[in-house]
Amino acid sequence: MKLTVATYNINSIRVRLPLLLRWLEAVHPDVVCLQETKVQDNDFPALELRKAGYDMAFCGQKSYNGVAILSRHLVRGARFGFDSEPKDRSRLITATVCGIGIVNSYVPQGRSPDHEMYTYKLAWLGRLRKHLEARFSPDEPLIWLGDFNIAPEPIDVYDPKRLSGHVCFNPQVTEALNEVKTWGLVDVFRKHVPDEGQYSFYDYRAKDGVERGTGWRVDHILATGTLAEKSSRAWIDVDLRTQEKPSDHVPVLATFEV
DNA sequence: ATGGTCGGCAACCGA
Repeated sequence: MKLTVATYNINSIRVRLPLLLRWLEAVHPDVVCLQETKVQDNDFPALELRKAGYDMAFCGQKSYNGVAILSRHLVRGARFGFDSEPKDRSRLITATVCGIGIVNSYVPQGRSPDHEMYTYKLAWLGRLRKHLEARFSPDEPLIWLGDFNIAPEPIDVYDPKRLSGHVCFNPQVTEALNEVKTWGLVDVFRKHVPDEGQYSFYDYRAKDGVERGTGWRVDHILATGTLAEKSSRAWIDVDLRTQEKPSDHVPVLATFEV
């Protein structure tokens, strides 16, 4: 069976529900992990998404953050956040779909290198590794995906010299990501697409960002080794940038033959 | 180095 999995920072599911529904209809992804839904659970558009054929798990809060897993197959055993405090329930969902572990995360951005949120970001990644260690084995099929707020390599940003030291692009944050990856995860997108200039995010504040190519690859799909071996394709759906009212992010997708 | 644009939500905060 072919399974298409996507991660998409939707930046308000309220504003972009019509766009999301059109995209689901057109692309038919099996599993979609959303970040920055920016709605409390009472306001999550569960009925509309169920009508579109998706089971789901979601956890939001007022104004900020908010994550969701949509799936054409049942979402089983969804858990929100870490076990330890602060749980960050609206940044992390752990569930199972078709016997595959799904970990959807909206990693803290970090604000600035001297801000406490940056320390929090680095610690958050350490906690995520513990989270994986406690629940899964690298021998099992697992996908970790989401908005990581990390561009791991120079080819993942438009100007590595200028951006070096940014909270989303520096050796420390790359190392923190590698500490999670060495548990047993492979970057499924990079496995299939070695090219530079493959970006999932353009800052709204950068004028004509898409035309000027001022992008970042901060949204990721990683998988444990045996599952990564079964991945057949990965891509960034740049078409969503040309739609009306696009998010500052676009979806990253991968297909698995499971 | 700074500022730029969005979304949420009603003044600025976060990205």
